[in-house]
Amino acid sequence: MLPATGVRTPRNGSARTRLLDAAVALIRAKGLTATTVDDLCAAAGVTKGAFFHHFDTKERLAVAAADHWSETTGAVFASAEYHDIADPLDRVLGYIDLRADLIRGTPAEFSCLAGTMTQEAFESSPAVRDACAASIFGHTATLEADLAAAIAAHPPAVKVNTASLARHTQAVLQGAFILAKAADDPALVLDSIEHVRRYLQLLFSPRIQPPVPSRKKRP
Amino acid sequence: MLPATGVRTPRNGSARTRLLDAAVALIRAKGLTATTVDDLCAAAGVTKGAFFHHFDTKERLAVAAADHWSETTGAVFASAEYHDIADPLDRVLGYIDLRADLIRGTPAEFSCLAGTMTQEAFESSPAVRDACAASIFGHTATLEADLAAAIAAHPPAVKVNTASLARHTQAVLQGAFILAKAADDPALVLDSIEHVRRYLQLLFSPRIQPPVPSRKKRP
DNA sequence: TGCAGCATACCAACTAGTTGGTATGGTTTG
DNA sequence: CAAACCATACCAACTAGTTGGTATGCTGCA
Repeated sequence: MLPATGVRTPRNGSARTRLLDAAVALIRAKGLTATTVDDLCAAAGVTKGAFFHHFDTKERLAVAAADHWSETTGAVFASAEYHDIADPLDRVLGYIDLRADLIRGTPAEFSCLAGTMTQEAFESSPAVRDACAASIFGHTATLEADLAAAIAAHPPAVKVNTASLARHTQAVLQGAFILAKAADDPALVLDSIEHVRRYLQLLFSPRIQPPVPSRKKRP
Repeated sequence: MLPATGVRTPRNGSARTRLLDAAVALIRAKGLTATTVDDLCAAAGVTKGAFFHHFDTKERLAVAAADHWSETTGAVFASAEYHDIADPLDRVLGYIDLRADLIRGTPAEFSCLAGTMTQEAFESSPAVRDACAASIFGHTATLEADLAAAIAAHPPAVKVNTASLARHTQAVLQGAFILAKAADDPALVLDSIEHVRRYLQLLFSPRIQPPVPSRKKRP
């Protein structure tokens, strides 16, 4: 926990924050187990003493990194423009298009920390797994309101569960990240995003709408 | 390849095969880096001497495990009954239903070795990543013939790429595995399988779409 | 006799975590 | 007010245990 008073570190950018940022970058690239405490300290420019001052164990850092990830990514989506779109289905599609826009650089740069850590932690570390689950399902929850409104505004022919549909969009992204990593080709993510976008369109209406103009096909 | 003659089997199968089976089980549960050579030897009931007799390095074992995984899972799908279905779209849906049938037990038991290893290997070990890619995309290739035939037999309203669609089905599965691991709930995989099944139906059978209440506009 | 198929014993490097200590700035007390 | 006290933030060096990998020897065949 950070101190409640205005007391901050003498250095610019606290060691804690730098360690968390380093953790996000390294774990996304190498995985949790392969990322050593020494790696993290070197990347953050701190010593092991500082590391264990802020985090009792490496596992605690991983949990904190997942929470850090939830906060930083949550802020990105919370302030995104797609929320301003009038039609709820268009808002959902706007979210999908935003996800496509965010696919830039290498897989280590656009993939999901929580998804990556889940694979390694789900049997070995319940605390890390729960933090990853909170990150993933906390994000799906932010989609449910728009999806429910879309269902109300454009009733699908088949009954669909809002939460299940929200989770499916995340499953598609997580899986697409894996395929992109395997093929070393970010374009595979865009392919799957296009498929899930089409699914939503087919589900909610028989007409096929083109993507919003601002979206670029290839980076 | 296994030796053709003179195989002495102290227990079930040779040391090499037992190591590969142990690798599949342990890596799916804990990940590649967290699975130590000692872990593998203990699970397979062999010593380190046997391990390094069969595999020069741990990385070589990982590659061999990915190949082993491709062979064993490939055999399951190659001999599956859905190939006998007459209509190509029904064959594809039969494959989807088979994937749902295979979701039994814990995530470590039904998830994909290649998908799990890809996350850890894509930046640290090109050899392992390539073996994982061969496993994943080798499997998608087995779907393409049926998908192409389905496209021919039931032309979709929109143009879809066969390979891209095949990859998307795998992305959905890989991502659903992650969500199932995070929530510790195999049912989430079935949810996403249902969504991708519905996507295929909507994509290939736009005509059987029930009438939509208002603003019906067909392209 | 040779050799594949193992086992035992071992090691150098690395791992997470510990120890004792320093610098700094706020709070309490004489 | 200032000296004593104390909590936070950080550092360098260390350690106990683990890691992937090696060196060497045994054993049952062909």
